[in-house]
Amino acid sequence: MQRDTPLIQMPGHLIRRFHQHATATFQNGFKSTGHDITPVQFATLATLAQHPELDQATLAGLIAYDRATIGGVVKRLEQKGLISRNPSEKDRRAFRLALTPYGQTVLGEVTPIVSALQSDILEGLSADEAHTLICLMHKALQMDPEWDHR
Amino acid sequence: MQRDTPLIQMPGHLIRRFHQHATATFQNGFKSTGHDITPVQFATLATLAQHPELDQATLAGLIAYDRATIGGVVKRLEQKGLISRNPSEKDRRAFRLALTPYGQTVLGEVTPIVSALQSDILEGLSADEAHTLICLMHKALQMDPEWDHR
DNA sequence: TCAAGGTAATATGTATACTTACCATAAATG
DNA sequence: CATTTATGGTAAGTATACATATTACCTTGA
Repeated sequence: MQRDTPLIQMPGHLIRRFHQHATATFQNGFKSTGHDITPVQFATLATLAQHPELDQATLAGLIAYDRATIGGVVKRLEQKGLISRNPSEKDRRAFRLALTPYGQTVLGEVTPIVSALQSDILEGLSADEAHTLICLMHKALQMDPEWDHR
Repeated sequence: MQRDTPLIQMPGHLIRRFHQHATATFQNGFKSTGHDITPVQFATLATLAQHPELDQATLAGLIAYDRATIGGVVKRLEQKGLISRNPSEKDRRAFRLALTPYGQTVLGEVTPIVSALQSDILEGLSADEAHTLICLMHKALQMDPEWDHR
């Protein structure tokens, strides 16, 4: 890579721009829906729907966040009444997280919107290209050694 | 996209993971170098090297950040003595940003490291695959309508 | 059983990243 | 020239994202 490589050709910069595009699409897509949900919050709700009674550390591992960040996300979701947070009986350090009925309702309303937005993110690509891109990202991430549960 | 699409198949989630991987690679790569530079800070320094005397808003436009974020980045770079920030004569609202001599030195030391890390980010891919991935990201970002200079 | 090490969550601090609102100044328009 | 409109920068607020340290509790081995 030469001295003058423009930023826009650097994978790191490009990936950041791509991430920025994805989150902007997500936020804009939700603007008019009346819902107030961020990408991480959706990931949390969706994961709790499939794995009820998770503790925060396991949840963090499943969606690849560090525990400190998940702590804040969980706190805000609890404040909004979307999830409940009860002390675990097995382990008194941990909390059992679960969707509230309201949280389930919201997740149900929000899921189709999120699904639709996934295609919007790759709007500029053909179906083939989108598939290729997804596969390549998967491959580049395979067994990411930089990120072992913190 | 079906109701049960796992998160890891959703472009939005995948892109976030990819971005996480890129920034982790960046940070780990710098750990032992004695330098304390973030990706945005590098982008700022590199851009100022090629376009001296920029104001913050134009800089933000060039590297696709909003003005408020750049404000903080610039402040920290100034505190570290890497850039200077002088009132513009043409426009009394604006500041002229420029690398200090120290900033030029640091940029010179840091640039080859950043360049090397760019390949590390895509380590799992062949050269062909890396090229394909970069092109597809470019295409997906083309004329991103979600992001007009804020 | 009890001391040692590991783990769940929190606390603290730093750095993004964006929104909205605001102030000062510049540019455009009548 | 006066007034509207646009723009550069900051401020305040929200939400990630991570490192590091601490506290409380669990587990395991001597």
